[in-house]
Amino acid sequence: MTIYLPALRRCSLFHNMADETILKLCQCLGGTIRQYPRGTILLLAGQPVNSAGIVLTGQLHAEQQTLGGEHIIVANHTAGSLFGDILMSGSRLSPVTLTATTNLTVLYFAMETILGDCGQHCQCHLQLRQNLLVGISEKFWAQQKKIGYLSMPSLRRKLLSYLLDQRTTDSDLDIFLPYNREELASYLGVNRSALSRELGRLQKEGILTFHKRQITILDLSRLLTQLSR
Amino acid sequence: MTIYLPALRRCSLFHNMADETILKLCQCLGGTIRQYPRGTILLLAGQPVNSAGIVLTGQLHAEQQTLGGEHIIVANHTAGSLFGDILMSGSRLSPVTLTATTNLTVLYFAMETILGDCGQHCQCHLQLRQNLLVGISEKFWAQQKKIGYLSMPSLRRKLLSYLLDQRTTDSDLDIFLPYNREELASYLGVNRSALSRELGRLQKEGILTFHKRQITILDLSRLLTQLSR
DNA sequence: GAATTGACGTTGCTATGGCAACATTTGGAG
DNA sequence: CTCCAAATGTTGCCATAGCAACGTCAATTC
Repeated sequence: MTIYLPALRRCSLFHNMADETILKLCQCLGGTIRQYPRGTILLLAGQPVNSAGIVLTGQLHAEQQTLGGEHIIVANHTAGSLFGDILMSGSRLSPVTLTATTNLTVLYFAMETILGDCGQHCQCHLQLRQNLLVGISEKFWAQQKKIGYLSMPSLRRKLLSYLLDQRTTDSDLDIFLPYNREELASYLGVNRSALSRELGRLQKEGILTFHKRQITILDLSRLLTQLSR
Repeated sequence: MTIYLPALRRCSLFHNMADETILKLCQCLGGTIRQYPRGTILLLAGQPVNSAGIVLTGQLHAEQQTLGGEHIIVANHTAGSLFGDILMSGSRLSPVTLTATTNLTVLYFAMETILGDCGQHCQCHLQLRQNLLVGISEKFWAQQKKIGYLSMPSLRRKLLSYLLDQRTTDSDLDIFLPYNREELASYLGVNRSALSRELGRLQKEGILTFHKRQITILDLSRLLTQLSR
């Protein structure tokens, strides 16, 4: 288990915990490790879920099938990601299919052991549950932000409000996008070429400059004006 | 406390629990009741949160201020609603402002008492935490659905995919909307009159009929075609 | 170095849908 | 019943943005 510490340290569940605590908890929770070759389906949409998993090595994604038959990727999990925590809907049937996009190692915990008493009254168990809740809350508010962008009435506003949120601080003017154009367009629910066009316009107007994924805001006050009117 | 049982029974936290269990838990968790006149701000965005609340009587809403300065309503809570459960983001600062839209009675629980051991190893405490998680998950997937609608490329598809989800069963063809036109348009992120126009077109094409909030699907297969192409 | 591929920018065409302004309906209030 | 206000339907105008098609650039392969 010690080999996987780097991944475990990154997991939201173990946020702010000492290495020994993490290892002790893994034991206490009775986690089981599984490995899957690339392409394996870990869980099919519509199946019940009773455990959460932490990605130790590799990558997986959660995708949902729309009524139209397309697949939308709800989440992408890399080393340290917790998944399955919010798959327990009321009926306990998963809305998404989980697929390994690379060879994959996963550590599973039964949800009940996280939520239940371990009988030892350990402080760390409380912390664990708080971390669980904080982690889920963050997923929720990340989604809420996305809804904010999607609800904007124009492409320009979608883009600008997204860019503002991507700054690391309020005074930061440089942004490095985590997506390429295609992915960004898809995230914002707009057409790729229309997105490129809008970026070009913003540059021509002197509001920002960009090169590939690197974007620099030139005129923050004018940018903000665009959003409020 | 017994007066409030009807509201408590409806709360996701106490789903599938007997009345005595609910009352016992309320005591065990050390809940405190507060009352507020209409218009009171219960929590200002940016403030830390350490407790969750259940609406006993009245109504409140959570609203978020956008960068542009507008307010968007994130949630609306009526009797039995649990709120504050997902306000614990990483920094523990609330992204939303909570305001009483009517006179209001609320039962608060410290989050720690829900997550921590009560020292009695009661089975109901485990159930409580599971209910908490299920409740939050449901909020997440409700949001996910909204994202699905907003991501659709046309007003028609936004509307139709929403309508399909509103059916109570897969074979049900009658829908009673929970929103008026204005609210529905806002929810779907489109213009009200454009929404009305699209509804009119769908009716003219014989795909559905409607009268106010009552909508009836006439040609389900053709409706589905519209979504897939 | 030629060729291939993938990411990104550019542009003309056109449908979609936002907007505004007005018409119609409905459900109370008096 | 009459009047009023709120909700909803209707329509013309036009900007926005989707779409397709193509051009450019850089990296990689052979």
